[in-house]
Amino acid sequence: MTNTTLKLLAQQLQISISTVSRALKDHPDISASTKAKVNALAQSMDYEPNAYAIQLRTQNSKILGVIVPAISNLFYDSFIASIEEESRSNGYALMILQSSHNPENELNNLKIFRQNRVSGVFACLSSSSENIEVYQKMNDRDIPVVFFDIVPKDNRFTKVRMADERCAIMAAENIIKRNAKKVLAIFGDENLSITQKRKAAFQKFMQDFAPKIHCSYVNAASTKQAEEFMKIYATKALKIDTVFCMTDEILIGVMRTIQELQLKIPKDIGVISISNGFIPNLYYPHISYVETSGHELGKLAFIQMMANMKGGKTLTELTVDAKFIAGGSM
Amino acid sequence: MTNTTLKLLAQQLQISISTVSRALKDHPDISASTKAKVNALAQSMDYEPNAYAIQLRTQNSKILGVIVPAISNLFYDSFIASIEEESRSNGYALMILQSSHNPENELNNLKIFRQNRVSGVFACLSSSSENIEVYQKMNDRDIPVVFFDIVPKDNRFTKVRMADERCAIMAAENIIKRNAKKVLAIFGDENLSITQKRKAAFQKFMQDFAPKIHCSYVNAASTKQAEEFMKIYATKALKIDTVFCMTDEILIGVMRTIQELQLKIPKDIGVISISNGFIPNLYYPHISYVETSGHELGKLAFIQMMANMKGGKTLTELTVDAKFIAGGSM
DNA sequence: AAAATTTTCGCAAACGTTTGTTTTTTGAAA
DNA sequence: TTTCAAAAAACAAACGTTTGCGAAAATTTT
Repeated sequence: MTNTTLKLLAQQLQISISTVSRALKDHPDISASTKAKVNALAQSMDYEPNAYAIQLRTQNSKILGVIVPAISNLFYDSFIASIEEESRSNGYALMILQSSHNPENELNNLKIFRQNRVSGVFACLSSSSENIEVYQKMNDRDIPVVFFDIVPKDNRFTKVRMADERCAIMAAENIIKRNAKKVLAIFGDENLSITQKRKAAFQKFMQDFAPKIHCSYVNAASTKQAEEFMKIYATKALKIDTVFCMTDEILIGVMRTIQELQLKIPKDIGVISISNGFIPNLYYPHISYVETSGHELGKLAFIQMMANMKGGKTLTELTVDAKFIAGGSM
Repeated sequence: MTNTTLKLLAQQLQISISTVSRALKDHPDISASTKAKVNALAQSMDYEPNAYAIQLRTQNSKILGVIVPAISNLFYDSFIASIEEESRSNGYALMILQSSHNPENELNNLKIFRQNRVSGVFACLSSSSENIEVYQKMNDRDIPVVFFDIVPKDNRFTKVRMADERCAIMAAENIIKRNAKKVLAIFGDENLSITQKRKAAFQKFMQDFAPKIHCSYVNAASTKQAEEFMKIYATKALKIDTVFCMTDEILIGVMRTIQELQLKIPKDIGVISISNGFIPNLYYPHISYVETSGHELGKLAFIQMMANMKGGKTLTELTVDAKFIAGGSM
């Protein structure tokens, strides 16, 4: 079946295409009676404007691109869900592509975005990617780029992220408050700036405010590794009494070990993590965590995007603040 | 900055637009030397074909639409990730919209898809939606619709889903194998066909093959409800020895209660669920589950979509088979 | 060297809109 | 009735491609 077009409507009504077009958008030049006729026919013929023709004519696509490392991720999916809502209520649709932490995919995705003339892109850097120039090129083409979560150091871009340092410090504060003696702090992939920031802030805070607490720092690249680190530090002579988990991935590994060793939370061991809350609430007692909300971040990112698209450049790095959520694990 | 177009390239090289166009797609009519020149210039001027112009001309959009109830969902996100991969490697991009279980949103999403002339749509019905006709309308416009997971009863459509009955039966089998005496089976939203199918199959199987096992059946609409049901049935006179969870949502609630009551798995209580595996593996011992893979389903859905787009209609209901994954909980 | 091919390229229309400009119609004022 | 302004509608160009068809240029055949 062929789609209804303005031309078709015009022919049926024996009027010109431009009149139909204007009638449909309630243009003052058109009389009420023709408007009524046009609308009625459009309705009955299921007229749907062709977005491609519109974009071609207006150079404005109403589509936003999103690049995430992975869609199936507890943090990113809530981020995506959030900007999807915002976008829809503002008349935009989303094109979502995953980089799978692969710079090559990232480039390909960007190309798809350019070809589809997206009006803007939200991007989360894949761990290794340092091909920032290609993003600059998008900016040059007046396609605003808003980085989120994992952002480049370069400050030519608009960035939104969690207040990573604050998150880490909040966790540290609560560890001190618990009166911990021996702490294991497990961080993520060493190459990520997010890891570096959190770790540096955490370490500094502990040294400054509780130098007597014995802290062990490790980096776990996977759940499995976290599980093993935990096994080592929870037994033997080391016997830690509190563990800090930088991500959900790590928390999951830690909790496996805790359950396996049948340690009691919070008596035998205190647990605190940085998370959006889903994983910590899976356990009993609920794990205390510093909240990083993909939802909040998404909202912020969208606001920044709109600002970028409307006015001139707003080259700022915004952060959404953290919040400590007490479970029963500390 | 203005985008590079065929016209621009043509002007620079003092040749016609059509020649440039053909050169770029390696058309045999064009000499090797001009091809070289054109490609070189296109390269240096960062030429990116305008997808909108192409679609307008060719009536073929290379975009697929996806409607899910929610993106942040352990099952759907893996489904999405899966078709995203498939799509990308086949030159398609994805437009993802969430219905949030709201029929109104669903309709709006469909409209966006029509306006963007997507080449096909993957749809998962939101619980209440019975406005199937609008999907039929898409089919009429030669936009194939592939339903997944929650599918309509109507068999004018292509559908892919988990083998729900098999899943339930497999779970039942393992419950019998465990020598359970008192079982609590918690199912999800009563209105969903998926719930009905699983429940019916489960009940029938238990009655047919183990009529002596005492089974209690309940429907929990949320994690919280599952948690409470579990609390009731695990204590009191009832004292069940095995619990079956139809979804991750339910499993989470059940596990909270189990941890709270400090029941030992599998000694005090056996647990089995239907899941994609993420949640069951969070616990120690790992929970045994019947696997429903969003990933697999995504692949299957994509294949069906391609078949639909290429050839004529393939009005079949395909299912991906289930697999029992033994954890330590039975 | 003319004729017949074959290669290579350009012309022009079309896809479905939007929008500035022009034309026609309408109705009121002169 | 004529004149004029306002209102309503039509015209036409443009957005960036693709593609059938015809034209020119290069090459081969007589």
